[in-house]
Amino acid sequence: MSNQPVVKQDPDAITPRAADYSQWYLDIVKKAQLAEHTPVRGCMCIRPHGYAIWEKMQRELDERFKATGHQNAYFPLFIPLSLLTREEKHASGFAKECAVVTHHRLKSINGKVGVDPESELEEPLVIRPTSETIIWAQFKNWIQSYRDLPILINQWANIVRWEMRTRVFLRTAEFLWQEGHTAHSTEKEALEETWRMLGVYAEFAENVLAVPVLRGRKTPGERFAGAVETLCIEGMMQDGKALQMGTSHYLGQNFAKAADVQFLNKEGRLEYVYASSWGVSTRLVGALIMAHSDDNGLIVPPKLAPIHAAVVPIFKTDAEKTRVLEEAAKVRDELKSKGLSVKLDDREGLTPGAKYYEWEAKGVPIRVEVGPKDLEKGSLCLVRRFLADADKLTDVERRKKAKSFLPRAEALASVPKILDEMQKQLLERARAFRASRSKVIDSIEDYEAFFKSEEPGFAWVHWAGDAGHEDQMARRFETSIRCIPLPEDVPEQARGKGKCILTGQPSEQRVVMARAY
RNA sequence: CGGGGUGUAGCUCAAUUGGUAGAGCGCUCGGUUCGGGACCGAGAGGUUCCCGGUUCAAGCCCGGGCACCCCGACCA
Repeated sequence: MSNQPVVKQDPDAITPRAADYSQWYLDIVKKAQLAEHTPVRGCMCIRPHGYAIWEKMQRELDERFKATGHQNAYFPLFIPLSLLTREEKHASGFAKECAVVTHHRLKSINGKVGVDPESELEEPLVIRPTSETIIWAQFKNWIQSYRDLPILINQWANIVRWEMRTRVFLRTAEFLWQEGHTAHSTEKEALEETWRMLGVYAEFAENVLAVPVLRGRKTPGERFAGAVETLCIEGMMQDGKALQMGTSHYLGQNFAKAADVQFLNKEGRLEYVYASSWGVSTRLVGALIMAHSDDNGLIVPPKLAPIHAAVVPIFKTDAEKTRVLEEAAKVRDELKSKGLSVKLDDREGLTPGAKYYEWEAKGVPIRVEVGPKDLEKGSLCLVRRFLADADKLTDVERRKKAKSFLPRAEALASVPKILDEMQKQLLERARAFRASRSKVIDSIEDYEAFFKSEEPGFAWVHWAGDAGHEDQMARRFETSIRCIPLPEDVPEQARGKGKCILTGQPSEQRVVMARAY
């Protein structure tokens, strides 16, 4: 965009500087052809490459949901206003960000087509900002006895939240997500479900996205509107900011009461149903971009890569072209037979170099170069998109090191191994980065210094404050409590009791504070 | 909603005091190229965001509207 700040591109920069991070992020989105702006306010168009990554995430998540007994279903986009407002806290929580449909017809007036004022709906329809209310209205029909429970439903859908400020993938007005909604006969079971799904998200984030996350609970002020307890996974991006990557809510009986959903328990008494809901969204694509990309573009963990390997043919003469393309097609087919997704880039009119840049920007994990020299020697050139020690290398060094000429058979056999390795290395690098940007802090002075420094991150601090104190911290430092982490996720040096960093009151455990998206 | 900024070719931007709307990139065609973003030549591409006003004459000045961007407020 013409009015965005111009960022000086340092050709030797490997990791982005915090100040330029926002621009860097947008550059990647553009270069990798993931998404673009639309004429619709705050909405994005997800381009095929970006969508393919989302589809991969969907597949991985769906497998996990099925394995934990969930079924997919679909509910309406429109929620009658009266239905949304039945749960008061829920309604007031979402009140400021609802898109509302009030008319159902257009009309030509003086040659211009506009809204027909006579078509006003009796009751406005809210475009779902989330589906608890409409789903529980439906659950009422499904539930009479404890034998009908549990109900474990997931929905893949789009939702709309009219945020005042939007950001591609991270906070768009309309976004795609998955929302799980479950109904249980006991509090214990609903709570177990809430924690189980948080675990599913955490496992997915680490093993598939290669982004390590902290599991924990939100403070009351950060809770989902209408929830009794909100659990979350928080990841760290390359600028040290936190990103909430998924939430799982224990809803108690709030929505069952609002929708009047009761069941007859084993003792023959009527009881309100206990509920959970949980979701992750296309924000995870944003997480992927911010966690792994470098200045050359996106890096996609192999498990999410729509294309595992791009085969680039190189030739001068027509004779070479024929032979090289023939070999390149064989290479493609042989890699495909290993269950990999492979793209043979036989586009005309582009030099190989131009193709290298493009596949690198799109984050394709492996590039296979096939040229006359390879035909002669019976070799192939493999190039890795990601090297474990890339952060320490210059661009030129990285390029050289990423390339390896191998005997043909060996090269083909090594591709799956390289993919596995890369998946692990990405997670390891992200873990190491998070560790290097996490600090145990015990004084406000140190806290301030940490967040004023060039390398801020997660501050592990003792906390005994209330919502007002959280507010103070937010105003003074632009930080918030990201979560109260699970004991298992607390590093050794951050364990034990202490005194609240702000109030000095006794504190049972440390929380994680950070700047956040 | 408050403060600031910007709307000109697909993209990034020029256009002197108000005086014939331009460049680079991209795109199309032809040729030479091809192991890290090729080169030469030719070509296509415009309601200067919209509406109104001032003027002999408006991309430029004035009024109104709309959109987008940045900062803040807001954000399970």
